[in-house]
Order: sequence, then C-alpha cells, then structure tokens
Amino acid sequence: MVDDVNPRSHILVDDVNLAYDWPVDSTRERLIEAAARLLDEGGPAAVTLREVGRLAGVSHNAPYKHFADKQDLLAAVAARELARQPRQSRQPRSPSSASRRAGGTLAGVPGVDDDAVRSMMRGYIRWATRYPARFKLTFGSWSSASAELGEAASAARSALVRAVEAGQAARTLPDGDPDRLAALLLAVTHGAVDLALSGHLSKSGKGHASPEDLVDDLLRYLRPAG
Amino acid sequence: MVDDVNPRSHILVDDVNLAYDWPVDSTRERLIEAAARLLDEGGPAAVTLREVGRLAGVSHNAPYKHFADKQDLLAAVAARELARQPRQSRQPRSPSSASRRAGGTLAGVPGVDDDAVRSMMRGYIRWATRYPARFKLTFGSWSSASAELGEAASAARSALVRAVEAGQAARTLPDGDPDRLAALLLAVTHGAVDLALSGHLSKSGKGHASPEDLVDDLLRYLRPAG
DNA sequence: ACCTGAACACCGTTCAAGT
DNA sequence: ACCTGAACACCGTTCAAGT
Repeated sequence: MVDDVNPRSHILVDDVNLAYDWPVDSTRERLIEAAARLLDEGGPAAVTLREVGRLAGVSHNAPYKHFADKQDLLAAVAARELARQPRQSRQPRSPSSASRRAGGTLAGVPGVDDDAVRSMMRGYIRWATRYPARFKLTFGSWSSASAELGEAASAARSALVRAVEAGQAARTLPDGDPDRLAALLLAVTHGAVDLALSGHLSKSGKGHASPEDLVDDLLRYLRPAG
Repeated sequence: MVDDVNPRSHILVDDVNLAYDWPVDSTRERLIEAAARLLDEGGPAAVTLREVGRLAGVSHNAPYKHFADKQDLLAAVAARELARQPRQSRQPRSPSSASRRAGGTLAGVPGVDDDAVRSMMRGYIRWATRYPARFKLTFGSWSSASAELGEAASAARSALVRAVEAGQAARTLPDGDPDRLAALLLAVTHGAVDLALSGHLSKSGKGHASPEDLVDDLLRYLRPAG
C-alpha cells in the first residue's frame, strides 16, 4: 500500500518535473494529488472520497470543505493535468532530439525548430500513454465545465497554435488558419492515442500503426509540395 | 444477429433501422437495451443494475444470470453498438448525397462513389454526436476486452478499409497501405468528435471547426496532386 | 435453467458538533 | 475557517431458496 503523506515533507519542484510524486502542503493540493494517485493505480473506481481522505491524512468528508462534491475534485485533477501538459510537451526530451534539431531549418533558434509541432504531439502521446486514466478523465464528459478547466484547456490549445505558426513560417506546414490546422493536428493525435488506449487501433499485422506513426503520416501529407 | 426470437416480440428489423426503440424479447436483450437507454438518458451514473432490472421487468440481480457482472453487461452494450455502427455509417443519408454521387468518378457503381469514406466518417460523427454516452462507453477502458467486443471492432475497421481502397481506386486518396490510411482517417474522426464532445475543440471565434470540417480538411490534404 | 428477496460491505453526501 | 463522527440512502454482489 501507499505510505502516508505528511504535511510539509518535500520541497516543491521545478517546472520541468513530470510530477508523479509531489507531496504538497495545503490540504487542497494533497487531496488533488491523492485523487490523481488513486486514479493511476486503480482507475476511476479506485477514487473514493474515503480513500482520498485517508491518503491525504484527513477524514473522509473533509474534501467537502474544499470541493463542492466528488465531481468537482475530479475536475480539479483534470485542470491540473491540463495545466501541466503543455509544459511537459515542450520540455526537451533527449540528446538525440537536440542533435536532430541541429540539422533543422531553424537550427539557430532554440526551441523553435521545424518539428516543434511533432515534439509537442509526441509529448502529448507520451503523457496519455503514461497516465491513461488521467488522460481519460481530462477528456471525459464534464457536466459543469469549471472555469478553471476551461482556461487550462485554452492555454494548452494556444501553445500548440504558436508551434503551428512556427511550422508555417519554416515552410514545413501549409498556409491557412493556424487555429484550424492546430485542431486537425490535435484531433489526429488525440484520436490515435485514444484508439490505441482502448485497443481499437489494429495492434498486429501489416495494418499496425502507433500513434506516433500516424502523426508522422499526417505531417508528411501536410508538407507543402514546393 | 441470429439470436432466438421469442413469441410476441416485434419482428427483428431491417438493416437500416437506427434502433433506439426495439423491444426484444429475450431477457438478455432486454437487459442490454435497458442499459443502453439508461446510459443515453442519464449518463454512466444512471446505469444501475437495480434500474436496469426494473426497466427489463426482472429483479435487480437477475442480470447475474446473463452477465458475469455489471462491467460485462456494459461490454455487451458496447459490442452491440460497435456491431451496428458500420451499418449505420453505410446507410444512404439523403437525396442530395445521392445526386452528388451522380457526379462522382465512379458514378455507375452503386455504393462505391468517390466519397464513400467521407460518408462513413460523417456517419461515425453523427452516431457519436447522437449517442455520446454510448460512444464514450464503447471507447472506454476495457480491462477484459471480451472476444465479442474485439470481433465487432475489427469488423467495423475492415468496412472502413474497403471504403479506403475504393477511394484509392477512384484516385481521390493517395496510394499506400490502406489499413494505415484507414487508421489515419479514423484517428482524425474519432479525435475530432471526442474533443468536440468534451468541449476541447475551440467552440467559438475564428478557430472554430466542427468534426466534419476537420475530416474534410484532411481529405483535401490527402487528395493526390495529379 | 432462470429468477427472487434478504443480507453484506461499501460508497457519496448531509449534518450537528467540535476547535 | 476547517475538520470530525454518526447517520442516511443507495449501490454492486453474494447466497439460500423457490419454480
């Protein structure tokens, strides 16, 4: 089982941290973290307010002092995930990707190379693959789309739009409304990873394609002919 | 589709029926129908075995004689949905689409026109939009992917592959592995509709794009230059 | 072979009360 | 302002028993 999380234990971490194991101080944050952890370990069914409270070191109805109800707590988990995801997507991933960038069309500009979009999409796929339950939760049906969740979502969206505009400037993406192109890219990526997670992407044989493959396919089709 | 038909049931219906309101006799079918109906009306939370039993006219634990547990019942709902969906996608939709077909490149061949793929994708979007809860259920996380569900899924997939091959023959889709192209098309469609349902597709302003728009965009980018 | 009613453990939520 | 323990209605599942 999971050990107790004590208040004021570890130090809060930097931007880059993928953050599976942050103990955070305020009760509210600890409740969110506990819910996310239970989600990862046992799926949605494992997230009970009683267990959330136990993990956070409070009683099973203390959450009601911080959230309207269970749904509201889960919305906070989703919003936190959404707020972190673009940062995760943007972080450099390996030395090999850095060396690839040196051959890119915008080699001199740090962080704005010709496959910034591809990197973001890979980050998205990696996040969804690593935390499938959080991914499913984030894009679940929200009856009361909280303002917090909506803002986090549009922030994530505009980060992608900026990457698309960079790709258009570098002539690796076609012209046209960058918002719409970003939506297309997000749709393929999201759809591919969601289908893969639920086993609806033919997993074996000749038809096999990973989400990464499908994103690469799309980027190839999008590449201007010139 | 060769389940036993009991006495005073309605006759099993033709291929075309969208089938929201089929009374069927066997208890097993009635349980599945009741679950689907509750899902539509109140979301996953409304599907309780007690209410399912009440709607089907049996006790609240009669389902255990037909399904291992609640999850197994829900898997049967998903499998039924998956088995119906390709037929729904293939059905003719309006006179206008038939007249459009007359101008297509394969006008003489019934049901294999140049936008068979587009029609299927629109059918998919329409199904998901009309029954969002069934859609979310079907692509939810299945711990024990039942054989029935797997078979239904691959049948749906191969119907799309055939449409893709028709599009390639008509030169409206690029060459290449049709399975992989089908996966790309399904990914965009699925992703777009899933994002739209969860409100993550920018709903207003200049960036607005419907799932249908995004599918059309992709088909345009895929169209061979020749 | 199919179904029922009672029972059990568990859950979300409410509430009066404590600091 | 935040938290607790008891209580309530409800749920999935099991089981002994009925036809």
